[in-house]
Amino acid sequence: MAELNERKKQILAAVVEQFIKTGEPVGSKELIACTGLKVSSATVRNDMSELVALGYLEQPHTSAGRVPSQKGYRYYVDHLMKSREIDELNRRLIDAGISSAAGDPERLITRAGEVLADLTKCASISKAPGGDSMLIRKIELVPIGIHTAMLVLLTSNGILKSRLCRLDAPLTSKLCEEFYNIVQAAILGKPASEINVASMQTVAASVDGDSFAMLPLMAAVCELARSTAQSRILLGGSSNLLGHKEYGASAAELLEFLNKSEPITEVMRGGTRPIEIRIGRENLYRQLENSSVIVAKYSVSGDDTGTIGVIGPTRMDYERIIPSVRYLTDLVGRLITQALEE
Amino acid sequence: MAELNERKKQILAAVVEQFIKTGEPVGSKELIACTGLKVSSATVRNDMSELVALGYLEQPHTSAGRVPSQKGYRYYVDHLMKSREIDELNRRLIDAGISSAAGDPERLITRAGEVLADLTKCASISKAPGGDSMLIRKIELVPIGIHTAMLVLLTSNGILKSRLCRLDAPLTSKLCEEFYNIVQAAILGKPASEINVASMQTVAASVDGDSFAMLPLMAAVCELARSTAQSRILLGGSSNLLGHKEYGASAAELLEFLNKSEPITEVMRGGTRPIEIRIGRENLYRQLENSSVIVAKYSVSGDDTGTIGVIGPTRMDYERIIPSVRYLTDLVGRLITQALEE
DNA sequence: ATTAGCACTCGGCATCATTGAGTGCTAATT
DNA sequence: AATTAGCACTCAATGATGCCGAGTGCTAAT
Repeated sequence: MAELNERKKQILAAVVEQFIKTGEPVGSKELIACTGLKVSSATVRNDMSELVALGYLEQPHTSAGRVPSQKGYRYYVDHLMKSREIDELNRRLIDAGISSAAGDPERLITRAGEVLADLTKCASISKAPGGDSMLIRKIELVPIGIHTAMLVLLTSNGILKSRLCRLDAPLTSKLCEEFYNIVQAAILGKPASEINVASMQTVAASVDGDSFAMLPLMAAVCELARSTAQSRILLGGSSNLLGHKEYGASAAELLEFLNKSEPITEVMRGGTRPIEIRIGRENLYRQLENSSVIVAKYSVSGDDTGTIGVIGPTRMDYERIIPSVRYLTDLVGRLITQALEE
Repeated sequence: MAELNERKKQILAAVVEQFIKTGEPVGSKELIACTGLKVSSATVRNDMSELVALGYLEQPHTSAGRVPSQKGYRYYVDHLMKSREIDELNRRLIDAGISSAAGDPERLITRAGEVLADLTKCASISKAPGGDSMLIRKIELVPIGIHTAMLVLLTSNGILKSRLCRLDAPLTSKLCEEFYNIVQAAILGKPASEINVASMQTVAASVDGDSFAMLPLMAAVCELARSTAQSRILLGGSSNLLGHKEYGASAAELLEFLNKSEPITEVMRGGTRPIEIRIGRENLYRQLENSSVIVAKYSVSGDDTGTIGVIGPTRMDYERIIPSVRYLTDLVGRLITQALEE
């Protein structure tokens, strides 16, 4: 890639920043005004012209200013952006926003998503730590009534799920005991993703007792495990996207897309990098062609990892958002690890 | 109110139904075509003219067809709408949609909202049963590690909340015992809304023991109780609203409004009627002036009540939606009652 | 009370001219 | 060779104009 000279870099950076700020194509005079460059507008025009030829800028039409292309954003993010550190204000807002939820991993993640959405005016996506390495750590069965019991499941990364379960037969202490036997044998310590009705059936059959009465409990456990394993992705602040004028009518389509869980799962599955930035068509989905995704992984004691990130218009404030995402994921990882350590 | 003659009623009903179907103002000829009325268009025009004068219809401009006014919708819903019963198809969709969640109140309510949103293409709002009469039925403390415990809280109407709690001091069995004493004395059987740090402090002080080590547990219980008491309102399918053309740019404002919890709480606080229908400006909020709200209460064993409903454009398919909401709330009420009974 | 007939209204749409921000090019300057 | 001043040119945005036609309101006849 032909290297850009210093002034061209300066101009490219200024166009990106100005466009992010105003949303209007930026012209040569405006650019001089906002940078204080000591050259004439004609010089700037020549340089911009070359930047267009090189693919870093685009012009919507001949008599308009320039707009960054996706390649331009990419170059800006990779080479021109100044701040790599979060600033004081954003750091405080994040700290204050999630402090109330520090003790409980699940609430922490929810809250992190809300805070990030508020901060960035974008949609946020957040996923609890987990994946295949997430083990079932504890299962509790608490009798409520004769025919009702409450089931609580805890995983190795602090996710807690509970539900009521209604039994056909009375909940005797014998039944409880049998249940714990099965749980002990077939579930504890196993990955949540491996729990299914079939595998439990075999264990249930090997334990003598009323396996018929056990059925609703088994089913409920499986369902809890399943819902935990696929650890739903939380979407926050999606209505923020409506405020951005670049999504006109297509906002509806985007929101619909975001509400489907399968593609979003895919979006979050990042590569190996700690923070992933995908600009416009770098995303695999057509619905995201005008959006940028910034997701970062956080890891919890051991190798369970979760993900937190934002989705917003390509014209987003990278300089502010990237450090915020990075800081937030680090913080969440630390706090959850801390909450779980013995 | 001057009574309308038979033909005028027929015309009003036809205008409402046709407008709901097409979204376009309906003219006199079109109306004859779609009703099969045996009169001329001039007659229809005269009648429509009077309906405008009486305030049941409006014309966007002189040379356009007629559109129902809010008064018109109201008259239609109160007197002209045919079906009071849900039809077979919708009933099945609802039954099938929520069957998987029947055992667990919380999941049931979530699912009910999702199903309703899908069915109606509107946003759905749903609230778990509760209110001031919701009592705390059970609290469990499960030790996880030396410094971590899992707290589970169950209310009289089947809502289950849990969270992790990190302790400063080791979790001894003595501490557990003290905790249960306090819970027994100060919490169980009390309304969730009455639990607060102050009231617990006094009890904690009266029980001898290390009240300092107890502090994080107490705080967590209070927070659980609080979050249960205000029983958050679930909003579903809000992106459905973007598909309706009547909300142009104002969709953003509406969505923002729906995501605030305070006003929505107010919206759901219905009167005494079992089903509440508020059309357009019958709603107290300016943001809902072009929307209709249909909410119904369901009651669970005893007098705890929850609410489920939809929010959509005034031009919504009342004839289909109203019976669906009514049926769904009844069903949810029955299922939760059943899940909780001894 | 209903209907046929007809003039009238007014939003929607296409057309056209105007405007002005911003460019691209050329020739002069450093 | 790089920069700059000057100027003609381009094109979206804006607003005026005219036409079209769906639909009305009114009048006179049934």
